[in-house]
Amino acid sequence: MAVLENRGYRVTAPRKAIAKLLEQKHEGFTAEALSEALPSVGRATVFRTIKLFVEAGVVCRVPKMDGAPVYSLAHVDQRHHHSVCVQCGAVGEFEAATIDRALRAIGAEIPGQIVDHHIELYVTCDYCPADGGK
Amino acid sequence: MAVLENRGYRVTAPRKAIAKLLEQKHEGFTAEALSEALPSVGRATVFRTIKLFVEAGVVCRVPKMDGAPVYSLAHVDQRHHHSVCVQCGAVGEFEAATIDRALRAIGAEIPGQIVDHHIELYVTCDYCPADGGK
DNA sequence: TGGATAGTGATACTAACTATCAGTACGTGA
DNA sequence: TCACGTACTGATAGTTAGTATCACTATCCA
Repeated sequence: MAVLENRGYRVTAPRKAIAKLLEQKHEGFTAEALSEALPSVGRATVFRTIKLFVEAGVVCRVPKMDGAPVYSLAHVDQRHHHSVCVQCGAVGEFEAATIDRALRAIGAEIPGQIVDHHIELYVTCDYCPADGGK
Repeated sequence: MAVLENRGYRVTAPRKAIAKLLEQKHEGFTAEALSEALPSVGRATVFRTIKLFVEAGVVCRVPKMDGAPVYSLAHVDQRHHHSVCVQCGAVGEFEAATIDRALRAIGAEIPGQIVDHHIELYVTCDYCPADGGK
């Protein structure tokens, strides 16, 4: 919430409601799910607010294996990557100096200048059976 | 084309037309662009055929920085990653043993089992001015 | 060549957004 | 504490990327 104030955005009822829900929900969620959970908030406002939070860096957009997006609260401030459970959809965060080093090394090998990168790991998390419950 | 035959798929006129266009177009393309370039082929068929090629491993789906998908012919057979020029959209491929090693190391650190991963580098390629043409 | 069936195009539908716009509410300045 | 500009909102319609359905057609094998 403070993030909004710092950036000169207004702190409004819909934004507070969405932020509150995000704090409770420590897992990946879709915009649609949020919208359903908050029938009093317009769909457009949900999308606008998520976008605002993503820009502010408090929420991350994480593509699932099929490309469908889920959103996840950012618990660490720094640059980090995501792991997504292919079964339950739970989103985890991790920082990895080794990957960052590897990327810098690759930057020297490929043509052009790296300006950004996306890394997602697809996992079967500890709470899901590794075989998909078969 | 041989890939289709090997998998028991039929070699049809629309598939040949799409494959031919892909071979000419060595850069990232959207499904929509392909569909426009081939007005004689139905939109649904374009999407179906791209999906088929992706499953066969001859075409890769690469998300741009904003998540919008572009497709790219796979020129190397092995597991590889992609770089996408944020200006012209050109898609490059690279293999990187260092990243794979880093990922294996991370697999031991994070909870769960890694089943797959996606890595995209966003670059300004050698043919684009680094400052965005300003 | 004939026939089973894979593949096709048209169309309608879905998911995930974005744009528009009139109306509301927030916060500042007086 | 009121007025007023503008940020924000909800409803609605539109867009983009893709999937589902279904009657029709083209492939390929016998």
